[in-house]
Amino acid sequence: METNDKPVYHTVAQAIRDQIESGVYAPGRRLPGERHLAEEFNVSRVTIRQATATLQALGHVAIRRGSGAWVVDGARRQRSDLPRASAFEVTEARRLFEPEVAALAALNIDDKTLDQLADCMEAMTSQEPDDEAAERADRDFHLAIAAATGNSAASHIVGLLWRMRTELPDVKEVYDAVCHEDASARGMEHSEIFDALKARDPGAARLAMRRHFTRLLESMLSVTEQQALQEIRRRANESRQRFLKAAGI
Amino acid sequence: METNDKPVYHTVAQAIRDQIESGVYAPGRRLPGERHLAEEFNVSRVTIRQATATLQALGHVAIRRGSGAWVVDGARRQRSDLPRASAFEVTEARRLFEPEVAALAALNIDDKTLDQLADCMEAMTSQEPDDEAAERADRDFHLAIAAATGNSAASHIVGLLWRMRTELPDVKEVYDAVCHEDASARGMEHSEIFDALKARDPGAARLAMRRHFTRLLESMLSVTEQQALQEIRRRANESRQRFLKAAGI
DNA sequence: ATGGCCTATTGGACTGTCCAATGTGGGCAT
DNA sequence: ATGCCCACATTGGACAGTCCAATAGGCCAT
Repeated sequence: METNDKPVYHTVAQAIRDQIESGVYAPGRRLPGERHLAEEFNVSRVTIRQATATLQALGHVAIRRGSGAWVVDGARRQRSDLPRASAFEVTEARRLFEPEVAALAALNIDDKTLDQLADCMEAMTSQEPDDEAAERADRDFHLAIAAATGNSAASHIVGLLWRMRTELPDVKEVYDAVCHEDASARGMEHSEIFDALKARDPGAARLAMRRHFTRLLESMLSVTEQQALQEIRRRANESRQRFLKAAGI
Repeated sequence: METNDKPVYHTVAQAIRDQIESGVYAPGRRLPGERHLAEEFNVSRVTIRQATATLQALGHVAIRRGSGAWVVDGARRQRSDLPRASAFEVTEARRLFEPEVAALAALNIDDKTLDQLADCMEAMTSQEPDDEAAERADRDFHLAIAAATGNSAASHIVGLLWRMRTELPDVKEVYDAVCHEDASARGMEHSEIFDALKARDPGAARLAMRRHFTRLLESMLSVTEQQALQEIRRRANESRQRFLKAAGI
């Protein structure tokens, strides 16, 4: 029980921020006046002003005097550190990087990390119904391998790629569509990666990880093609061409 | 002349921020109390609080109640999206990723990009005195290759790795120390990479890029060992062990 | 030297008041 | 009916004065 030593204005700011991100105050809409908020939170108006000032500094709202505090359009305010990228691009980038990460990890991994990986695999295979838990386990699996390299730069990038996977709406949509259909294949591939790491075999780890993403790209292109609109389909064909071209390298 | 009637607290915040970045208030040091600042800027204490609150939100200062507002250490305050990483880690991560990027680029590169690469190589070899221009040309060389993949996620990550190289103080220091001594070797390696890309040979591009970073890592470890303090030397030895172990994979 | 207490200093929060920018609605001229 | 303009309610910005709580450094007893 860590009692909140945080200033009240910080707590209020976080509360309002949560309400914004949970959709209580829609983007482009105005949030209640300072006097109203002060009454609602049972704090003084000055405290509300402190809170909204920080929210403005963080880019969540735009304050216009005489008018109010307006929730900044989330679409307009694209995440600063995430690029615009398609699901194909993100997955291809992972296919380039993570096999090499796995190869390096195979040389440095310890038994404790191997146990963590085993736990992740169990969490992903046993409970099929809970998609969210499975996704977290998938993330932990890849991040643990990255951490096993002992290279914080590489680890950071693998984390960044995962964030692209989950935080870019378009990307997440495609991943979710794919992931329902290939749980078993994914489990088997993770198992192969695990075995290679356990054997401390860098080449095998690289290959297993590469196969994992190669298959993911294939089913991703397939799913995309099945259910996409014409424009999406056109782009998928482009991607397929590039992929087939690159498959042999 | 658009005289922005920006709020006073915004003006004050910007003024303090400028003073911090111009060194008036050194990093790690404490800036005057709210009451003192209020008198100095001829504004009320509440306004100062608004200003410092936004500065805190932006990460410039850390406010501790009862203690004061402390200018956050510039080194400690790494850009939010840049991890703490050593020069070795950054270079190793580049050695993992950029060869694969080069291989993919070899399949998609066009003649216009090849011309850009040629320009970069010329800019790096001809003018030895201007380190800054050479560094920019080096950056453009690697970023152009990444862009040639047509993959914005991969391109973004190569850019991120370069930012680690230049914006993390510890990393930049090591790179600068190394770069003076190996301009010729670097030029030759870039030339090999260029030839492989021009030939559209993915395997050769991967190898050439890998050799580039392998040699960089070697001379980096060497330089580090030559001039480092004991603690630095210890870490370099650790790194060397890991590198030699990984050299064969 | 050391440990605990005292106290000056600092940020956090409240109350109450006034000012300036904004936007809206009603009235007036057309 | 239409269009313009102004009065006014609403909103954020800023102020002064007061009190509270956390901090940190110095002082004193041990």
